[in-house]
Amino acid sequence: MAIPIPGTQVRGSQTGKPIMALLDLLGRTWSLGVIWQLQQGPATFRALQQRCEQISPSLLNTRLKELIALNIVTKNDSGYALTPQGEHLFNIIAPLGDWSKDWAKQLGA
Amino acid sequence: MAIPIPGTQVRGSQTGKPIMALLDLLGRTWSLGVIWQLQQGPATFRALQQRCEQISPSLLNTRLKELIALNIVTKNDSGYALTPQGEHLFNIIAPLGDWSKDWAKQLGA
DNA sequence: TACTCTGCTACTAAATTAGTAGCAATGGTT
DNA sequence: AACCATTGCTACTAATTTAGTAGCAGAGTA
Repeated sequence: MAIPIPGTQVRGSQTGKPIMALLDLLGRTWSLGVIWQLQQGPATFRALQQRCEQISPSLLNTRLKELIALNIVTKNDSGYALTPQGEHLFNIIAPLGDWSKDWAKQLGA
Repeated sequence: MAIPIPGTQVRGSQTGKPIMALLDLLGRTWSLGVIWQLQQGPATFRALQQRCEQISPSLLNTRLKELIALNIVTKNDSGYALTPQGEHLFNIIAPLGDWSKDWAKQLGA
């Protein structure tokens, strides 16, 4: 699947509205999961694979390439890590952690 | 695909940690998009289809059922709408709108 | 009755993801 | 140097998910 670059055609928007490009990206399996796990700190490829139970290496690699191309993740000596932009993105979604706990309670789980 | 109910096995967590169930849900195509579009106000099935360019009715129906089962969306006389929980969820992700604009700028798009 | 609109189901084709095997490269050990 | 372990990833197939399209049942109107 093409990388959802803002300004190009993405799911939900012919013109590539930034929010639609972002939702397209985040709506792909494991995109959010990778960001979530990387927030715990940089990780090597295999370490990241373990943090994300069940992700296949080919898909992990695909997602990492997308996230790197879009400047959300970067690769350095200690492995993969969030960029400052990526960290900012994480900060926005961080409250989902608490929200999900309330949600689980309300669902009686 | 099974509905990612917190407490049951979901992608990324055998035990169904709430956050993993949520990320599984939101990581499905059009989940975030439907929530985003519904925030503009309640909509009938066909109206929602139009807000979400390109979504197929079968998938829209599948997503709606999931979101309803998980108490994020509700169905009433005026069609589909976010529940209070769903609105709270939207409030958390609302800043993604601005974030995506900065992001697009930095990417030079 | 006929016409329109809505909500949705059904079906097939295309695309994505899972699952697994394994290879090239790096670094330590002996 | 030969051997072994680890890492980063590619390749391939099978399973699952999504797109795309057709169309039907029911409600409202005229």
